[in-house]
Amino acid sequence: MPPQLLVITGPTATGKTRLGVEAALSLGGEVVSADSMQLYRGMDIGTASPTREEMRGIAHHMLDIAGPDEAYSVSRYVEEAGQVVDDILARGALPIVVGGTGLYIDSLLSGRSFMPGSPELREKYSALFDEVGGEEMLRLLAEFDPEAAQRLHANDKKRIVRAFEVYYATGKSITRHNEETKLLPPRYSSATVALSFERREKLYERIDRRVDMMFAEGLEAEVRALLERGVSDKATAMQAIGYKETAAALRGECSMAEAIDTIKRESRRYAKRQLSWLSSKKDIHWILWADEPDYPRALETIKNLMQK
RNA sequence: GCCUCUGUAGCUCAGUUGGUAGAGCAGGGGACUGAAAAUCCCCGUGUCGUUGGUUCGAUUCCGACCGGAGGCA
Repeated sequence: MPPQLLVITGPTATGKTRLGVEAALSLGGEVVSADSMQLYRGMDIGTASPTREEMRGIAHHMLDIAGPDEAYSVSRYVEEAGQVVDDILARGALPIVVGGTGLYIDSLLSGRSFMPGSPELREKYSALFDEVGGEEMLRLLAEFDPEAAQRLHANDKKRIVRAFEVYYATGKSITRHNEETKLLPPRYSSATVALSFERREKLYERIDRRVDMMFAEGLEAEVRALLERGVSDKATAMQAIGYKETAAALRGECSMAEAIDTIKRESRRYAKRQLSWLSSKKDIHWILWADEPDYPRALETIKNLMQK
């Protein structure tokens, strides 16, 4: 049985978008984006969203589906993208998941369920964290979830607060929930290719060039438009690399040249984190470019993978 | 040409009253389960410019040479 879907992932600026379209054209597929920032409307240049020309007539899903002020999340992604994938399969086409947000991809494929959250509780325990500090929070956490208290670092506020939120919202510890959800069978069978470069410097050069290109294409105006529409700089969308730094420069906190350097550096670090995430995953077929992407070659390996 | 300052980690610089050295940034590694382009953790050996000399021992002191900066002519 060939896998139900194809996944194309890898760090930023490695040619995922283009390869996704090539694969869709040759295998009869539709693209399902797995990118936590491209899904916001009004953020195209800085997220390197595919343009109409780049799509070449291939259907693309999960792009421009949320307002920049909305707080999107993995759980919503799994729900909505899962629906999209099921529709594509029902049409007899191949869903091609393309993107660099590892958590979204893993969660979609595994059909993971997420514990409901509560903004009020999150607010409450976040305030408590600020008041008593991380060490004390871990001590309190140990009373109802000793494993999580053991696992988490005192500075990891986000995860500590979430552990409290889940427990007080549902009565079940997040550790227990995670254990249970791990036992669920995968929702889809898949073949995964990950793109990168043989040499790290090559990747970094590409990233630097791409950032310069984004500014040449009008990233500054794009960010200004978002701010003029009143998008809060606390919005999730405004935490995207390229946007938060440009917004800071527009506010006069630094020069635009400094912002550009920071964006390049943050993009490099982001790519490194993506690599780190992927390197721990099993069953990934790596395609490493020596210099420039070689799409025909990559297509061949994809076709082979899809036949098994 | 002469004088002064300077040459230490990829970069900017500390430092060793002579016992082969340490910060920031860059960089590297890892984690990750309703914010994930987010969040968090860990990591500093480098011919101390080259070459002679003094010394038990020199990156540290002295000389010469080679870079760099400034000054006088």
